[in-house]
Amino acid sequence: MSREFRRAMPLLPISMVMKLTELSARQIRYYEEHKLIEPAKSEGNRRMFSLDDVDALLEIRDLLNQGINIAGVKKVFDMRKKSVVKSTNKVSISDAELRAILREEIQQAQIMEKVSLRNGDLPRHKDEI
DNA sequence: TTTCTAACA
DNA sequence: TGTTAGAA
Repeated sequence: MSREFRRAMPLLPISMVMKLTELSARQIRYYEEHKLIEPAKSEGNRRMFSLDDVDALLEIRDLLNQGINIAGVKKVFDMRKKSVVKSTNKVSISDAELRAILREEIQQAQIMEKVSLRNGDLPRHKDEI
């Protein structure tokens, strides 16, 4: 049985995922509603999460903590997909695609910039830097 | 007991 | 997002 197969195998109940990710059940279900994850369902309509789901949730949590919204997280995830495709098809990816990816990266960078300017958790005085 | 959905704060 | 009611 392959390694990725095991990582994709639905094994954990939501209570475990809550502890592992420190996210509330409400949040976990909410992210599912927004298609950020798609846990399997088992007996009694109960959600069963795979290690891949946990990884995704951890990343979602971190991105959210950085001030990025659900839409932003989606873009990051979709972007990653394109990157995978890009590295898979060694030879090419159209200029249009490349520019689309670049544009999204820039957009994300702008979001990050707004966040760092807004958050007070960054050095406020030059001499503190 | 644990989790689910839906809805309200 | 948190919380809660009512059902599985």
